[in-house]
Amino acid sequence: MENTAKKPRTQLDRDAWVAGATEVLAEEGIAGLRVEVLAKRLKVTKGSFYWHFTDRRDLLLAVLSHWKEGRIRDIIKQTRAQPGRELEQIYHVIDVYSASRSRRGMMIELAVRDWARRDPEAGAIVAEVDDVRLRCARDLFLACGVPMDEASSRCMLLYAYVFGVSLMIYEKFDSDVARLKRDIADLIARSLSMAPRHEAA
Amino acid sequence: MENTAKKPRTQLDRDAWVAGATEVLAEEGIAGLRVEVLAKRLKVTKGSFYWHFTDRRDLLLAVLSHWKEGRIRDIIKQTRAQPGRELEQIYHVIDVYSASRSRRGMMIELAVRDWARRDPEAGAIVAEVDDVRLRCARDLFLACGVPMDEASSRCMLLYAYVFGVSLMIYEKFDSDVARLKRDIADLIARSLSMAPRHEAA
DNA sequence: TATGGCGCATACGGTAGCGTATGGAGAAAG
DNA sequence: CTTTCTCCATACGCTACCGTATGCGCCATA
Repeated sequence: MENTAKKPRTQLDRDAWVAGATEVLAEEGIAGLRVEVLAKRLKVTKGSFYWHFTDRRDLLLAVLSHWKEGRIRDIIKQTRAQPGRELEQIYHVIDVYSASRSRRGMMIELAVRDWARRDPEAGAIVAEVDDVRLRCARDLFLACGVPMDEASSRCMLLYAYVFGVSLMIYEKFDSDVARLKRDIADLIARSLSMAPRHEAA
Repeated sequence: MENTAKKPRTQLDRDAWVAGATEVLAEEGIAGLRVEVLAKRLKVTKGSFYWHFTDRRDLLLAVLSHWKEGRIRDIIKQTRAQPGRELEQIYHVIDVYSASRSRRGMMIELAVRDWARRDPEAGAIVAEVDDVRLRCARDLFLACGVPMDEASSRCMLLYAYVFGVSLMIYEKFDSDVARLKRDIADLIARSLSMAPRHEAA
């Protein structure tokens, strides 16, 4: 009952199912996340699934909840800056949330948001995550000396950009994608209200 | 055989199916676009469908093709500016592609892009559309006197923003969304390389 | 060694959807 | 009026799932 971990049996628990489900979600999207498919992937049958979960929705909500916790932990970690280094941290956030940096994470992110467009419960979770993210990022801008309104618009632009760019297919457009992304990061992060300028990397 | 239109019979043709399919795509996404569901919506049976289309994929590609044509026509129209009014046109593009302005259009856009993430054929279409859009928008910036590299990054930021913001749920974040969006549009459109400043609306 | 429960396998009924085969009404052509 | 072609309805087999019922091996404990 109270054996917290340290029992590496070959058996599956709820978390193992959630982890596998998140994997499938990243690859196939919410529509491809099927109980029997997931069971096959985990080398068991549905019998196991319906032992740990009441139904498919029970799993989906567990995935959603797990995603939310992880995202909130992550954003708090990524936006914690040493005093005086907040601008660097803003660039770090842009870089770390870039699709190329964590393709898997972005696939999950997009799958969840696609899901949230039609499911109110998923929408509520996404709303919470967005709110935390926006506030954390805004605090970074505020710490840089950016006024409140501008900090709000810039952090909004930041997140909209990182999500939006991962939806686009722009290989043909510009040959020097690295320079492009650097310049865009400057457009988002660099404010006239800031004291100095950011050092080119 | 060669009766081109002008026959308003009560019968369905390929275009009617494509139109209905686009409707379902907007509401339910690509996964919810099912032959029998669509047939029921159009008050016919599958028999009709398989007369006009070889299979489901045939319909999907027709939807995709139709979407592409419409999007390219639209972007060319939306980015055509009177000489000297290019900056206004940039603001117009940001506004017109905003989710709140055309919710339906954005739903289709997001559904297509979600589809394109796992289907190479859809990906190729999206790539074409993105390329045209980016070039058209870049031309507007160039006409404003913005240098090439900056024009590239700004138009990229523009589209990433409009798509990305439609994925976010930010009601709780800021009370004055209108101001927020105006400020963001300024961040995207207003360049230091430009001659004058944009008049506040 | 008997026993009970946990974790999973197996088997089943039911629905939704794809694609095919075939029939049939209705207009068009002769 | 008959024939033919167009467009759709009906009926069928098939697969992929969902959720339930039930059996069964394995481990712990008395």
